[in-house]
Amino acid sequence: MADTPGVTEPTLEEQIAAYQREFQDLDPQVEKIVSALSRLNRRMNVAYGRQTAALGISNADWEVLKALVLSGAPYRMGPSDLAKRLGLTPAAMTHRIDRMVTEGLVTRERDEANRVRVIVELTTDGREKWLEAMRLATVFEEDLLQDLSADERTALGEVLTRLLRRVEHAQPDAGGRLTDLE
Amino acid sequence: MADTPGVTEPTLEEQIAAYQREFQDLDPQVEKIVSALSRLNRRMNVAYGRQTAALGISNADWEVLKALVLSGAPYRMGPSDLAKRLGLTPAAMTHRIDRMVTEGLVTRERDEANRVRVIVELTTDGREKWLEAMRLATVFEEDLLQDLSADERTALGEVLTRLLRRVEHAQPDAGGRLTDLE
DNA sequence: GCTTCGAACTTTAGCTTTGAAGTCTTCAGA
DNA sequence: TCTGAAGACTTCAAAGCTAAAGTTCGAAGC
Repeated sequence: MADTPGVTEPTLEEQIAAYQREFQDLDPQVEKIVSALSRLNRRMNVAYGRQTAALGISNADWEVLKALVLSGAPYRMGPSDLAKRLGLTPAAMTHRIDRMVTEGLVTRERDEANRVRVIVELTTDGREKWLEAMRLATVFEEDLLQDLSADERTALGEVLTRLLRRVEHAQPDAGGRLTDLE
Repeated sequence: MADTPGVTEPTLEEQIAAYQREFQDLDPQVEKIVSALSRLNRRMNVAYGRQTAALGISNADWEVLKALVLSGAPYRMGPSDLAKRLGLTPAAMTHRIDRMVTEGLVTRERDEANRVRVIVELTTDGREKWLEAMRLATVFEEDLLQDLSADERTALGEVLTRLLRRVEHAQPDAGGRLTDLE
């Protein structure tokens, strides 16, 4: 339904024209970058969602698998660490883990060394699902970037990380303006 | 909580190193672009959310206001058109409109010409909230891009729209590979 | 004119997430 | 040892979403 064929989304150009009509003080160059970033990200997430769904797991499951795998062997984390890593509340993490345990993607057990803690561990099946998802994702990503030369890819990566650093190392003040922290 | 100070998110470089450790067939250059895109978008959404919250409206409200304003005067749309435009189900739209009517951002009335239809119309207050949000957003966006020269901005906009066109005009096949439609 | 179909919206049930309250475990101090 | 406090997780209630069923209105066919 989010991708029903008949949906009439304006093109990027039409949207920017509408912005300029309704809001005079707009830099179309800036708006083009921001809108394209946002749309691109949305489309990519739809694509990832389709791929993980084909593997029988949800996008939510995929996020958890990713965090566990990237934590490195033996692929164990506590629920609160996972929650912080994914930007969820501990309560949501509890429910997600419930689901994933019944799906056989992870196991949950008490830490006998400190019985307040819980250990969530990736199962072999969970790890294989992640690898499978990664294979699909890399094919998609390579296709997405296929029209870009090696130089263009380098430049794009450099510019994006520069922007990222600017957002990560700065905090907007009350007016929304970014101010450097260091 | 999603932006608690003590959260230990790995840097982009650390994350890519972890990917390579766990998944050999990975092009770090591609991963860098994709990960940076995703992170950048997430950070920007957090920033927009903070700004709209400061105006007393939710991010969901903002999306609806945006769709109505961009539709042009007299700023009217039907619930199903709004739902399609935002990628929601009609049911979700019904509830959102309920909320926004009580907040005074829009009005809802039956179309007397065709009583099956409903007309959602932006109020003056709703339009002003959107303008205020746009002012904050443009300040943030200009600050975000301040380190980029005019040439760099042009190049970035061009590359992003090229990628966007590739995702929008192509559909992944069963294996996730993008194939051109025309 | 009556009936049936379809379109547009609303309602209902179920799921996921959040915020707040509750439970259990550990640790430090009396 | 006992008590209090803090930490880690779970439970509960409420909000927002989806899918599916229900309602209402309009239009086409008999």
